[in-house]
Amino acid sequence: MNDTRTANDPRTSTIAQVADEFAVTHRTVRHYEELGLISPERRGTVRIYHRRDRTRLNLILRGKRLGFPLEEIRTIINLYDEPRGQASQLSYVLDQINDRRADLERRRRDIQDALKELDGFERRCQADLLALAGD
Amino acid sequence: MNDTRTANDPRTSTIAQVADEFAVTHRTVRHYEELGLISPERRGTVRIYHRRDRTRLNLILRGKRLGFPLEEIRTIINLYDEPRGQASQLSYVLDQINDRRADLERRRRDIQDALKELDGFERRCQADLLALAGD
DNA sequence: CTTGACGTTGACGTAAACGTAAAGCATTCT
DNA sequence: AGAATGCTTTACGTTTACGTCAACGTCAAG
Repeated sequence: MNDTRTANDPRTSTIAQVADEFAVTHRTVRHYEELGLISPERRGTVRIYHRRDRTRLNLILRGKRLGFPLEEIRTIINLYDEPRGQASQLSYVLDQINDRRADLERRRRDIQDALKELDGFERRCQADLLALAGD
Repeated sequence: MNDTRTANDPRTSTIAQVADEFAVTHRTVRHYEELGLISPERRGTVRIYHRRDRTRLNLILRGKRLGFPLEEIRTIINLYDEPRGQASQLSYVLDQINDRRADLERRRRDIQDALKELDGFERRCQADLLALAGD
């Protein structure tokens, strides 16, 4: 048959499939693995990607869209997964969360500012356009 | 005297002064000039930075915080400065503005999502912390 | 006048994030 | 069986965004 998808479970897939699904190259996916951002199952020598890996890929790509370096992204997504049984670990994690939030909120302000400027600029341009048409 | 600031106008400054003011290195400032993002006045061989250059530096650094590549930042801030006398140029600029806005708004959504996840995660962590304290 | 303190131009180095072959297995189609 | 297809590793190349000398010019102070 023509279906290269892994037989057992439609939710598992090879590297080519996830790469295609997330619109990146397989080299990119492997690069993330080299950096420890994902660790797909190995069936023999072949990589098998599960829902968990997709979740992580989504986080990674969103982090990238937001301009975070991959190393930082790794610490963030690992934060979500690490065991945190002890109070010391939990308060460390809570500190990290606050750092992250502060970072994100600064970005949000930057974006608001940029959008505001863009709006003002657009209005001026449209005014100019109307002035030209009014001749 | 000890004041290295350019004598005539307190609003003009040398490369070391702007670098210090924006908390970057002079090499960074020069790099932006090499890429055509700023073009300070030349008094002889020496660079003199004006308010206009500071405005641009602010835009550049904000763009960087938002994760835009410098080349893209250049086209954006040049957009603000280019002459746009003709209707064709104006509608091109308006198109660009819409592209920029779409980009920024996708980032804003990404940030909202990330903040939401962060909130949920924080609540779970705090619940875990309370559970530990309750023993 | 020479010694700093800054300024300038090359020019090479580097870290991050992949791109791009090259070459070897392992199925799978014919 | 033999060829094609897809996955794997190894390894060097590339782009972006500067860092880091090196070597020189210049101007005010000692």
